[in-house]
Amino acid sequence: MSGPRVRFAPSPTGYFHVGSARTSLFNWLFARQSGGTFVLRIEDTDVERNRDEWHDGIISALRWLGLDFDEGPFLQSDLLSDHVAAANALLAHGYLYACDCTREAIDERIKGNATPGYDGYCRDRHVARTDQTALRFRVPDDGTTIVHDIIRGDVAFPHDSYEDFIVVKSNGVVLFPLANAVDDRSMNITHVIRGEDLLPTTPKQVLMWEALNECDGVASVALPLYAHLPMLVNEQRKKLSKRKDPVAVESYEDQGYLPEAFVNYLALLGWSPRGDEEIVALATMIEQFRLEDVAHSPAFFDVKKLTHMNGEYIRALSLGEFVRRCAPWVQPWSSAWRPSDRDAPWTEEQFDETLFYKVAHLVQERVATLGEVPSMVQFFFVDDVAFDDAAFDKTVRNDPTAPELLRSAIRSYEVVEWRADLLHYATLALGESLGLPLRKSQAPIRCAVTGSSVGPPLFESLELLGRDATLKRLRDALVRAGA
RNA sequence: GGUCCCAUCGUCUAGUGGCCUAGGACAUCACCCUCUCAAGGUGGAGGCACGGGUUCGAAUCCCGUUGGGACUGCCA
Repeated sequence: MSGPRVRFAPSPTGYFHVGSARTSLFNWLFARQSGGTFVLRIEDTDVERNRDEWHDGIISALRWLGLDFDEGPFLQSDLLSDHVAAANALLAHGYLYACDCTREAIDERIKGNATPGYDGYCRDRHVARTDQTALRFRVPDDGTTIVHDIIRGDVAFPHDSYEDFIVVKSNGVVLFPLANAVDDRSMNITHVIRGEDLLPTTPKQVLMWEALNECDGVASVALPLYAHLPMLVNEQRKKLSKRKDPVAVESYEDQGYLPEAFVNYLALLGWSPRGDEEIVALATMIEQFRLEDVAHSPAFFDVKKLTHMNGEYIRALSLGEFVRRCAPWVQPWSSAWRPSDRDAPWTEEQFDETLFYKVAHLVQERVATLGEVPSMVQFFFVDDVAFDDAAFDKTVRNDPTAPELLRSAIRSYEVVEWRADLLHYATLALGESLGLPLRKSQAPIRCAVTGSSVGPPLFESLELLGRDATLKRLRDALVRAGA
């Protein structure tokens, strides 16, 4: 027999959510470590909220994360006839009944009731099924359903806390609780790994699964084991919201987070590798991952830690690989994918690939995301440097020693041999003649040349920029400062 | 309101009755390094929600309290 079968079943109702990424990762990790099968099933039955781009987004996000699926993508909408058949069988066996109550009528009736929710009004009215009636599941009055959860253990839900819920809308659409169970059942899913928010609906699905087994007679399918992952929350400890929280995986790709760093960070949310090292290879995660080790409590998605980890991954890249990975940001015209709404601050003609390769090591250890690279090296490629006005005011315009310093730098740089170490000594010397430590004397020069008071090491940068460009910028800065 | 879940530094976690004077990571602070910014190094501060049990012994087991969260739709 083959191993476990798990599925990731997102609905295409928005950008790919970091919670979905974590869920799919844990499914994938479990499948890979157990030699099982990872199925992708897109639950697109809510036609009003579906968009093709969301569907494509799921596929491309999974590809970016490196989570390959073994079967699918199946579209739940293609499985519609199964759902209808299951609903009809359930209806025929008395598990379902038609209900013609409107929401308003129900609300009116239950007003003042101790327990909100549907009151079972149509249970025994034998309403004929029409296009005005929904189909409700007859929840047993007594007893409990036990959900066997690998992470949390057995959880008991009393039946009387559930109303007779709708499984088929009046327009014939089979709703998530049933459709999802029918598909898991027909796909022989053995382990349902999903978010904890679905734990309360699990008893409904167990009840329907068992009812379906009853309808099928001999073709009984074993219930899956469940594993409800702890919620990902924001700083308010609320479930991550699409509206208020930065949850789109695409935006992290956009900002220049590396997929391997992103996956590594995601794995740490509710799980941890053995030992003290948190940066672990995918192979290690696959080897060590156990569902029973997953934490029970919600985890805050901490972008700061993600960013730090991303920086570590960037620094661990070989120089060549780093340069390659930078391409979408520094050479958007040459890559198939480019960060959305973002162009490089230079043109294709201005960009010098060889020069970028030479400066790359200077920025590699200074960025935490690839998206930070362009602004850090822009002064190498553009003619009109983007100035940080506050920095310019502070280090040049409002510094009384700056004009003299820049003038002597120009005199010195006109003749010095153009090498980083010699530029270093020359600058040190001209600063000392004005009684300034290098820390102070490099500041106006840096700002004049790069436009900023922070950036890669100055003298290596000057060497790569070249004498002519450097001198021009120093002179321009004097003009700009009105000196 | 009802049902269910959860509870270790600010955050993510290690810890499964004695190795805990509670370990690591992010963040934070100080110092070192240093041409800026980073990176790196060293060190510091910071936690078992509370109360009862059980036990020779509890962060760890049980009960309660408090606090947080999820769900409670003709959404998924």
